[in-house]
Amino acid sequence: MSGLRARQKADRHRRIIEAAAELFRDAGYEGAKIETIAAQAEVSVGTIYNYYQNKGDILGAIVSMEVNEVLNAGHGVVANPPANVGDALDTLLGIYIEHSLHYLSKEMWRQAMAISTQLPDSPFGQAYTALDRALTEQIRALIARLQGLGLVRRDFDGHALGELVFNNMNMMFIEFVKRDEARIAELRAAIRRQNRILVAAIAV
Amino acid sequence: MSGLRARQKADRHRRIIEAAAELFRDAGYEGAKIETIAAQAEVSVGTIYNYYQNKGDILGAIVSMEVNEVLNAGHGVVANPPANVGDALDTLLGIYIEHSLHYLSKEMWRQAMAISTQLPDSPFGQAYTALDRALTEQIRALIARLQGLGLVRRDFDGHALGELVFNNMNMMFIEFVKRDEARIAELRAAIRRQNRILVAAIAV
DNA sequence: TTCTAAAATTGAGTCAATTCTGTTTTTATG
DNA sequence: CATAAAAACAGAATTGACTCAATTTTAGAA
Repeated sequence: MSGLRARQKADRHRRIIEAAAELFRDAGYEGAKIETIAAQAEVSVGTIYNYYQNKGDILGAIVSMEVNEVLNAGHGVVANPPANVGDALDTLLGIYIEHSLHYLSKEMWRQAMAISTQLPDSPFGQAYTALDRALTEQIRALIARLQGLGLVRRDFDGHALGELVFNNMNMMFIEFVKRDEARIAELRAAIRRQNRILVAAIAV
Repeated sequence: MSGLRARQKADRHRRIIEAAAELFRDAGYEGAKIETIAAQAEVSVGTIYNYYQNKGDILGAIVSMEVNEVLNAGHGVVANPPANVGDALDTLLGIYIEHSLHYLSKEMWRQAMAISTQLPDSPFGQAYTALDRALTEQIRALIARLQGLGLVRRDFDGHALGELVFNNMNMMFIEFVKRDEARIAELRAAIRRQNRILVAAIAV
């Protein structure tokens, strides 16, 4: 049950994603027609819909790869954070932000975010929510680590704090991708400035 | 230049919005066909597109009304805030949240938010961003007022703080509208819990 | 090898948003 | 009152995502 058929399946998945990624970049998400993706991937339109429920799910697969790489990179910081609360947060969030435009253009992010709110119960909508949660958990893990190292007061609600930090960063990131002319350096500076307030409250 | 034509224009605008609001509620945003809205408003499809650039802009007009009411209600709190930082924030954000589902269903909010990220430069996209900014400004105004009353330390960055509070609330609200079963009371409680961290830092 | 059921593929067809073009209504002017 | 220009309207045509019934391919049994 897992010879030729499975191989072909994996191969078609790959071809569809590669074709879509290229076309999304070149023509934009809206500009990339399913028909064109199908032609470039050498499958039919129907087959694409056999693999993905809708156009958004194709983009979703690309976004997932990106965010999973980011989560992976974040692990390192949590394991071995800078010995200063402000720097530790800045380093972790910096990884998220700097990595974000590696595979995805701002337009692709806008579409991905839009779809995840529009169709929260679609496969991609759920996956996107799970990714957000994973990022939040990683920030919480960092805070817990800092508490363990005695850098953050232990009497603070780490759960709520992690959510607060993530929510703020995420909202800032949304505004960032909405404006094509917005720069990464400014985004990071603004977030640092906001986090300074929190750091003042929670640092030992 | 402003007799019959202007009157008819205003009347058609009103009819389109009324028809759309009713249909969005009854059939959902996706379920409401432009053709049906046109029929109910007694105009043609072409006319609707003469008044609004796309379906999203019709929803946008409804969202704007809602948020403007909320901003208005918020004025009162800023002018005369509870004499306690936590309560003051909770009261203002509470108004935003409690009011939010008055005219708009969660599905309509999801669509509105999605469109505003998807098409940030469309009329609605820009209007939505402006509304977000207005809410942020109102929160900042409240913080400034509390600083004036000596309830919040004056050495805190009120600008960044207002943004932080808004961003967090907004993100929580987005998650709230994404889950149909989420309850307003829980949303408010979660936000209070997060703001408690900030209040601890900034209250005199 | 041959056969059959299950799985997968195909592409023409459907549906709804948006665009386009010709027609009608309104306004302003002589 | 005409009337020409401008503005607004109507609805048929276009477009592109998604569906579905018919066909093809694969896996495994005989």
